[in-house]
Formats: sequence, structure tokens, C-alpha cells
Amino acid sequence: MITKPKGTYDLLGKEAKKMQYINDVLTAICEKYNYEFIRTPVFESSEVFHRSVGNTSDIVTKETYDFKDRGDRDITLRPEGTAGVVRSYIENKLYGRDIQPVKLYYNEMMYRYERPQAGRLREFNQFGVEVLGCDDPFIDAEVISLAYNIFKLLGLTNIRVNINTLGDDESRSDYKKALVEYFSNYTNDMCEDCQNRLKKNPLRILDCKVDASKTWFKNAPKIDQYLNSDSAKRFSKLQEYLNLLDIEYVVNPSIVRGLDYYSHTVFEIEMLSKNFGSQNVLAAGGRYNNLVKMLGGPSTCGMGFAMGLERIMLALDEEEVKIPINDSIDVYIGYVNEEEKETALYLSQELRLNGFICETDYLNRSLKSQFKSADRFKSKYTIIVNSNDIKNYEVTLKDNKLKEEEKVKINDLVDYLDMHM
RNA sequence: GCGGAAUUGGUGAAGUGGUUAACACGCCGGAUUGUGGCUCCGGUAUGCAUGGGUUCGAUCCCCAUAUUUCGCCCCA
Repeated sequence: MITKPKGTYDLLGKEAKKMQYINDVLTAICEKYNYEFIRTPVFESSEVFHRSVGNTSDIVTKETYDFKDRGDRDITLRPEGTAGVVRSYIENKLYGRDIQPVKLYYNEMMYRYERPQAGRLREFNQFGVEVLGCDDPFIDAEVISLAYNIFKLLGLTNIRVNINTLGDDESRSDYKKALVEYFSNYTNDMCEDCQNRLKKNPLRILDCKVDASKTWFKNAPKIDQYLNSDSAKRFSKLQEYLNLLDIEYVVNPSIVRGLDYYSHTVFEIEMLSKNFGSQNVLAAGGRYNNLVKMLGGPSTCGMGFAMGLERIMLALDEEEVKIPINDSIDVYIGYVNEEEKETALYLSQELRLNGFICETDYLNRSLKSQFKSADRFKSKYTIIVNSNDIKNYEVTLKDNKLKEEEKVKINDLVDYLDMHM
């Protein structure tokens, strides 16, 4: 048997309906916030990701799907959404638009060559938002609240918003320097990973779970001592705005994010439930004021987040959130002989085009099985097409709830159903 | 990239080194000569992930591979 590639999944049945529901919610809320849908290619020039995500991140160093196409071009399947959106923003000169800032959202499959586990796949669906051309913490607050409100709207309650600031370039590089200096004194007591992080990306040490309880770890320098006044002011303004929006959040200095392009505001929304797998970050994002320039555009600031839809599905299951799924139909049409079948075919089209969800039998099964089918479809009405009735231009219509049936003229069917549903 | 667990039909699964692989659900048909949801009866695996090996003989023992799953790393 041919099976799906590792780390992929087939979306079908109830899960598919759930996913569609999530998508409906996302689309609806983005409309209200007036974010514009954007779709970019599944694959990009490798350069797009290598120049943006950064070479200290595993995503680019060992998790991308890279290949050469037949024209010998270096191609990479997108591992995340921001870089492609920014590339498109630059290429289409959206910085020159009459309406600013540019507020975009995407909802696409992403690809990372990783070892799959709970909440982590090789092909996965990320929804995300990017706002380009606004440096005000006003937009930071809006973006964070948008992510937060999506979860609230979906019915998730057991979540927490963590925020932090990485400061501007000056603050961040001062802080990095201080961290390296400080942590260098404790290398012998450090876990192996942290020793690597010290060389590659010292900020990430703050996110370590192994060393977190050690005294030297707790006494490490904090970012707020290194923020210059502008960065500090911006961060407190953001908190003010979040308070105003009534968003519950926690300032968490260990949120540093893995991608190189972040600066100032960073945030994560995590699932708190203990039973949830270790992949508990449902959404994450932050400000990236250097990215547009890094990718060759005019210096433009940006703010955004991404969320993993499969993880949200897991979270909804974990919290046992009831999702409104319509799994019933309006009408089931039963028949037996060929003449009746033709009428059934005609009627099914007629009803569907008039807005009714309609099913019938395709397998020439016994009338008894057709009634069973109608029941399984949870149909509100069952039509029994009968040769004798056809002569009088009518059919038998059964109300499956009241279990009553009556003859209805074929021409009156639509009106009748409109009135009764 | 590293480590642990799993892999029997449409589904949940039991089971044994040796003729026809239990049971249940589901599905199809019949009892009910054109009417469901209950009941009863009957039917329903090209054979136990794939490839090797051990053996007179393997679904059951060994090895490898694949996939699933859980964790580390990383990240949504």
C-alpha cells in the first residue's frame, strides 16, 4: 500500500469540518479587523528564507525542504509565512500604496523537515498576520489582541499570553554582550545545549528548561537593565494598551523567539493544560523592524504573528470545546424503479439549486436501506418518489421528526419546504 | 539529528510456532410481497506493515526498513 509521507496527514470527516469552522472564524475576524488576504507561493528562492529567518535558527540550518529545480535554481518550500509575505510586499511595492499601514493575513501550508510528534508535523497549516509600515505599539497591541481574541472566539479558555521585549538593535546587542559575559562563568555547570546556545544564540539560553532552576541562571542579567529609554517607553506603552483592551498577559523575560528577525515586542500564547503535549505554543510573533530592509526593501517596520491550526485543533479537543458542525441534511429522496429514479435525479437538482441540502441513493439499494440512509444523514424530510404519485405530479413527503407523511405537488415542493423549515 | 513504545479486517480488538485467524461494532441482504431507527437470521480478511533470516513449518522468534506515537532538540 502506498502511504502518506511521514509527518503529513489527510484531513477528512469530522476533523475536516472542524478545520473549516476554524477557517471560517479566522476569515470572519480578519474581515472585521480589515486585514487583507494574501497568498504567496509554496516555494520561494532559498535566499528568501536564508536571509530572513537567520542562520542560527534550526528552521533554516537543518529543517527546510531544499531542492534545485530543472533550471538549476535553488528552491525552498516555505517553512514559515513572514519571509514570503515580506518578499511579496517589496516586490509589489506595497510600501507605495495609498493606504498605510498594510495589514495582511495568510493561511497556508508550511513545510519543515522535522521529527513528527504531538502538535508537530512536516506539513502543517499556519495562519498568520503581518502589519507593515507602522512602528507604533498601538499596532503591537492590536496584533496581540487579534491573536488573543481568535482563541477566545473559538472558545479556548486555558491559555496565557506571554509578552517580552528584545529592545532595539542597540539595547539587544548590549544585552547579548552582557549575557555572554555572564554565562561564560558558568559553562561547566551548563547543559550541553546551553553551551552551544552560548556560541550561537545566547538569548535562547533564557528559554532553557534544564538549567532554569539553577541559581546562576536566575541571577542572569535581565533585559530591562539594558533597554534604552525609547525601548523601555515603548514596552510600557504596549502594556498600557493591552490593559486598556482587557487582555490578560504575563511579562515573561524568557520569551526570546527563535527567528533572527525579531526586535522589540515578542509574544507567545501558550496552552496551559498539563495534559497537553510539549508543543504547547499555539501562536507566537513579534516585531521585525529590520526584515524588510534585510530582504532588499526600503527600511520598513513590521509586526505579526503565526498560529498553528493543527495545534489549535488539539487544544480544542483538550478543552472539549463544542464546535457547531452541521452534519444533517434537509431532504433525502428515496425511489425504486427507473422512472422514479429519473424523477429523483430531477428533484435533487431542483432542491439543491433552491438552497436545500439534498441527498439520494446512488447504489440502487432497497427502499429499506434508503430509509436507513435517510436516518444516518439525519435528514429532516424524506421524499418517496412513487410511480403512482408521479402520474398526479406529486410525491410523498415525510416529516422525519413528526413521522407524518403527506402528498405534495412537485411544483409546490420548494414553497412547502421553505415554509416548513 | 538523538532516545522510548507500537504496527492483526471498514473500525475496536482477542489469539497461537502447525488443518477453515475469536468476539464486538459497522456495512450489505433477508424476515417485513415499496417505508427506516428495535429484534432475529445470513453474508462480510487476495491472511496478521514491508523485506530478509531462524525453522520441517511463522501472524506469533530474530534483524532491517517504513509508518504511527511519545519525549529531547527546535518551533506554530
